[in-house]
Amino acid sequence: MEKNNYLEIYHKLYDYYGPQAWWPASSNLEMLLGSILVQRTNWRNVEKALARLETNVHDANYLYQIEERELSEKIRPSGFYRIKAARIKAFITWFRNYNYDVSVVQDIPHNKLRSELLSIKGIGDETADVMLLYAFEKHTFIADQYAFRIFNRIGMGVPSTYRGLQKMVEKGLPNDILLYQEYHALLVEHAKVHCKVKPLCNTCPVKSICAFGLQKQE
DNA sequence: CGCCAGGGCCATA
DNA sequence: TATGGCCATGGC
Repeated sequence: MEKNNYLEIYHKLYDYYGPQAWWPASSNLEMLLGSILVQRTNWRNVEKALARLETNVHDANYLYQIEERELSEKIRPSGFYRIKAARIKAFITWFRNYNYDVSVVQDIPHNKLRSELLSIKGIGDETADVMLLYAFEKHTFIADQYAFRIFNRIGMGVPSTYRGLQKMVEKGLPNDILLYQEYHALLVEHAKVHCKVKPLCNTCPVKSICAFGLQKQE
């Protein structure tokens, strides 16, 4: 297993699943909204919530003006809807400082921007990194629960904390933002298709690098 | 019916 | 640092 490294795993996943072309959204604002709505929630429910907002998913001023209570009703299908409405409000209030202009936010240095995002109530490590990676074009590895699950099953020495795993993986990757974007998307896809809580190792396409999968082969 | 889904906050030890 | 309760809808 020493031969395993995070770049090699990336290529294994890419070779099988192909380019994912994430994030699924038709505007930066829709992407940013989605990153909050998807917290601990199936993407299918997020789509329902986004659909109920109609074209207003692209309208930051609408989100700033709407009553939080009304917003919560619109995003109800995504679950945790009262909390998420508050989080969207908090984010929009912050975004307003930059005139809702993604290109302006992109000019903020990575570390400073990450700190600003984390200071918003309801935006933690993962949501901040998703925003950084898919809207603000910063190189960052998203060490979500899927990454922990997949790497653990592969049999790698996985750090116990989010930041620990993030730094570990980033050490092995080239400075290529498209690769970072694809990697997260590929891990999600792999988790959904084969590396679920109840694993489907008998049909797993990357079982050649997965110790858990090999063990489960009868 | 129970399990699961692309977290984060808060209180607690 | 790390664990537990809480937030909630919807598909299977």
